[in-house]
Amino acid sequence: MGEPPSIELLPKQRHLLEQLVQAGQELSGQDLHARLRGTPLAMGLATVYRHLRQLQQRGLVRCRHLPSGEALFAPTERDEHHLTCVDCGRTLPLPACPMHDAHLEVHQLQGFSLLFHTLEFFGLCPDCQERAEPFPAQRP
Amino acid sequence: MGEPPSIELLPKQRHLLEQLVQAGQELSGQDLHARLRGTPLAMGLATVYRHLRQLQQRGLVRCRHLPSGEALFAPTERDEHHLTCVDCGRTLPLPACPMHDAHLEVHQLQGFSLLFHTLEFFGLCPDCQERAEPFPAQRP
DNA sequence: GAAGTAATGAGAATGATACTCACTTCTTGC
DNA sequence: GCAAGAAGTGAGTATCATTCTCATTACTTC
Repeated sequence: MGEPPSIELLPKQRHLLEQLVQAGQELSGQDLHARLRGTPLAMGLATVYRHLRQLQQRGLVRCRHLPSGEALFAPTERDEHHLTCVDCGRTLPLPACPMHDAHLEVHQLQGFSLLFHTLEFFGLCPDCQERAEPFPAQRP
Repeated sequence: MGEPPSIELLPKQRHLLEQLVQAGQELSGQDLHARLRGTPLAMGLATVYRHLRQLQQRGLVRCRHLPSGEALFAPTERDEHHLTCVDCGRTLPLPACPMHDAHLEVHQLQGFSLLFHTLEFFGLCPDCQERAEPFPAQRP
């Protein structure tokens, strides 16, 4: 006992996870790679992605995709979700997870063991609403 | 009155939306493009993506990304979400949306006008759990 | 310390999506 | 009708994040 909860993690995996925790914000694979350059625990891009996938498979990291296609990673311990503008792509963290107590019922799980969830809301940010309103059907 | 709710849609946009509704399942951009080939309303890949983006910006279509990176589109009128295996990628529709009555509060919206949400659960499917258990830390 | 196994990274391959731009089709005023 | 401008379209190309390949290095274990 006394062991950290991160059982069986390779040093580089642990380091990636720590980076994500310390960053306090979501990071892309490229971000992480860049952030580590020059440090003693720098690693190749292939390794970054390899380990991010593995961390995800262990339920330690969650990832979401921006409309731009970029994937952002965050530790699952941070139960944070987002509100994203479908027009300009601006994204805001939600102050609380509305799913915090809405759990899946057993019959819905169909044998799956749950690791994490992603919940994203999409809409128009105030700026884009304003830009859109004068021309209701104009902007493509 | 009596108008269909799809105001201001181009014929091809309307057709894409109808395809998604009729398909009864999520389709990728490539799927839609392939499905339309040879029909009178066939369209280029660029047009498919252009219109999918526009439909999304109007809140008529939602998209989610599989771990493989593939983007799948569905009409927002179908409030269906999924359970996905982080290992094999198998994905199952949830019989009901657990968010159905959990709404965002006004102060959380920060001026955004909501269009739709995506909610995805990730875990291990029964098969992958079974494969994983005999070797707790073996499988990368 | 030799043999096998796991981890790693550089660079190439992949593949989905976005962009470009010339062409076509639709509108609208005359 | 019809000319001029605007909007829509698609083939091909560009982009770019991610994954793959494979030769190299580090670690285990006996």
